[in-house]
Amino acid sequence: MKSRKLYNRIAVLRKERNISRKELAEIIGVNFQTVGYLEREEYNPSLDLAFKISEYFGLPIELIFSTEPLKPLIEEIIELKNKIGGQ
Amino acid sequence: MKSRKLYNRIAVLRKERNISRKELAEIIGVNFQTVGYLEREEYNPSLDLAFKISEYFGLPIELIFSTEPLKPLIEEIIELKNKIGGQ
DNA sequence: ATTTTTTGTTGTATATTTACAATATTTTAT
DNA sequence: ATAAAATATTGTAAATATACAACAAAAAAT
Repeated sequence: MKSRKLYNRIAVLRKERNISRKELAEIIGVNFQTVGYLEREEYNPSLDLAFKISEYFGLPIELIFSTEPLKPLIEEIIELKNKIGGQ
Repeated sequence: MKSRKLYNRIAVLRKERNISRKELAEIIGVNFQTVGYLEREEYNPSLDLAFKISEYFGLPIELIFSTEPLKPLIEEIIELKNKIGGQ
């Protein structure tokens, strides 16, 4: 099965926590270059690795990974604010 | 990275929809034997395949796949009923 | 009861993910 | 400005996921 390219927010989430790829890599138990590949979306993680990343960030997989290109978080926030504010 | 064994509810969910492995396989675009391997938990799906399965069932990945052995759905229901009923 | 469909099993081949190393480039700290 | 740390790039090797085939066993349908 030709795998679709998946998108992710690993780089941004990692930046927000102020940790390096090396540190994240150690936590989730992979080589630090593997984190690089994932952030550059050069390949998709295994489901197990996706779970580890999801566990570390404390976020559901769907919020980190997506089959659709991901909008910047700031835009998501604005959209949500508009939705709520409009009540 | 040695991948952890993951657990899933594909077989039960598929039974509930009354479709065969062959049919599910066609829908998600894999060989029907691959569905067999997944149901028997002989290997983990790729993240992309997990997304496809999640899309077909209309359920989040976390409800289908887990790093912990999964309880039968019926038990989950009982636990939820107890939680709510106890209010 | 027998045919058909579904599922399980085993084996081999290919594709994708991950590890690892070496070096270049960029960013950050001093 | 220079040193140190972080990231990018490239290539090779290993592990895991997927495809596919052939056949056995079990379940469902007739």
